[in-house]
Amino acid sequence: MTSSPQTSAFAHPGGAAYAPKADVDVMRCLVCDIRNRSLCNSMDEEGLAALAHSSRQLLLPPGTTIVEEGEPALAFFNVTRGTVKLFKSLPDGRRQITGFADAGQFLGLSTAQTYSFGAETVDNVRLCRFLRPQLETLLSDYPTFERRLLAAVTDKLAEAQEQMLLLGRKTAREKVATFLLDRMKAFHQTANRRQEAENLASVPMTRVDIADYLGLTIETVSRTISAFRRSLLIASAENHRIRILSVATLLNIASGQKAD
Amino acid sequence: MTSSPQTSAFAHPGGAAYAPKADVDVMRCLVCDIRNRSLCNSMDEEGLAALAHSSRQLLLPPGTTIVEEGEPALAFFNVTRGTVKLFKSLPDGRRQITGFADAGQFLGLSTAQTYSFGAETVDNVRLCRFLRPQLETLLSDYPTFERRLLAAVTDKLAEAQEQMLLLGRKTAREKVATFLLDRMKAFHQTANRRQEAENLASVPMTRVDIADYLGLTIETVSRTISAFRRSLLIASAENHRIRILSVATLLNIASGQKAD
DNA sequence: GGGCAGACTTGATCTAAATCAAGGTTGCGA
DNA sequence: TCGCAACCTTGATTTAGATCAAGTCTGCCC
Repeated sequence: MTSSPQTSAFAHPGGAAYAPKADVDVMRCLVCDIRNRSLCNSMDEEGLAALAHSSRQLLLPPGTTIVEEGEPALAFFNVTRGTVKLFKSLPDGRRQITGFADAGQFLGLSTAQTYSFGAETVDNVRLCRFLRPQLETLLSDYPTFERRLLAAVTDKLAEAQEQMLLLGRKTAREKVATFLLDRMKAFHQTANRRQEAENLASVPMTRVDIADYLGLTIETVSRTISAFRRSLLIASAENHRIRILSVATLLNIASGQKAD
Repeated sequence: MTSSPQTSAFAHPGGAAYAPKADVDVMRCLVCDIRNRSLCNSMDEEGLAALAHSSRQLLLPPGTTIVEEGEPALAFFNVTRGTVKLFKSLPDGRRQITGFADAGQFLGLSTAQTYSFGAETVDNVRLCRFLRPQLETLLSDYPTFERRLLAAVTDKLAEAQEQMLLLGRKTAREKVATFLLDRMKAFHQTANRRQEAENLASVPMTRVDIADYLGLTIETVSRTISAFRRSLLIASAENHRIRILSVATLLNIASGQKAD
């Protein structure tokens, strides 16, 4: 159910995971390759310098804890590469993954003193960390940034509602079809060259993670994916990817149509 | 599954549901009895006048459609009395209620052109309606209001994550226990006299609504509530209320402890 | 105050997905 | 290149909750 032998994002404040030189760092946001797919696209040049100044860049290996359920909510993060999983747990270990944050997505927003969720890297992740006071200064100094964040949180809420529909009312088959299409969309938005992403879904997470995301067991996820493969709706591809052979059929299944 | 023979919140723009006199309306927000439990507590006197000017008050009977899935997102609402249900549906009619908005809660925020969810009154509801351009003006003119809205949406997102944990990983028993405790908390926050709300949960919605909220069937909800009643964990009370006889036990059940 | 519609409860049976139980695959480190 | 650990797949069986099927309760309109 869990697997983090790694360090936390806070473990070594001066450690090697951090970008080493502050002066190089002033340019970081200006030259960031995924800037325009993130919150940061609300910033002008001056704002980008302020962003770079307010944040530190972290490079984290798979299985690293970024945020721990119940710990003080000290920071806000922007994912710039890789995939992060967000989750909540019950005392006996049952876990629900509430979302995956791919490059361009933020995480760690909280109005409470402590985080109500955990976050852990799925693969190799690069992210920008903003400490809370610094984030608050940014919000006050750059109204367009605050407005953009409001829009981003509103979008996350709509996504969460969609996921509630999935968890509460969809069948295993419908859940897995929805997941694969969502991962295709995520890869499409994240991939540098659009061409190569065509009909490919990026699935860097394990079956355990997928099951905990969809409210299923790993066996049911595995069986359902196998069934889709047998029906030639999908095929395996390299690098933890899945090729969607029939988007239309999968869309029908995902939206609850009988069709298959 | 559905039940709205009533008018929509947009049906009669000049109709009787609206507060009749504009000059009385200038004071509306200033004298609002639940102001301090809502977004509006971020406003000074001048701001409250602007709020009153930017919004219209609506009084709606049970079963009225406030927002329709897929319709243009023209307005934002603040509930000031009663309970509203928010939901998403699948083409075949399966429905997931994503939340109940009680007095003091907002609804209708959307970055898309259309609403991705529906909203309908559960009982007699009073709400303030802000058209989109007016809301945007308010956000720009009153930074504290915008900051407060950001905090409110962030809280809604945390709530949604909690509900995903419930939908994906809790048993029927745990779901119903969680629901009853949440309704007790909601009533406690909404009730005028705190005393009378002690250990009472307000449950104005039908079994169908509860089932669609918890990802269960009405039969399972009914059986589970009956079982709690038989175990003397709860008892019926007047006015669609339920008295919680053992908060501690229900808390244990809700959080996944074996205890009962 | 009788009847009826909508909401709720309870019981019997069924089934989708969970659980239990073996293997099979893959990739990495010695 | 061998061995092992983590991950994944497939099959058999069980079960929590769904579905099917009657009732019962409540309040409201005539």
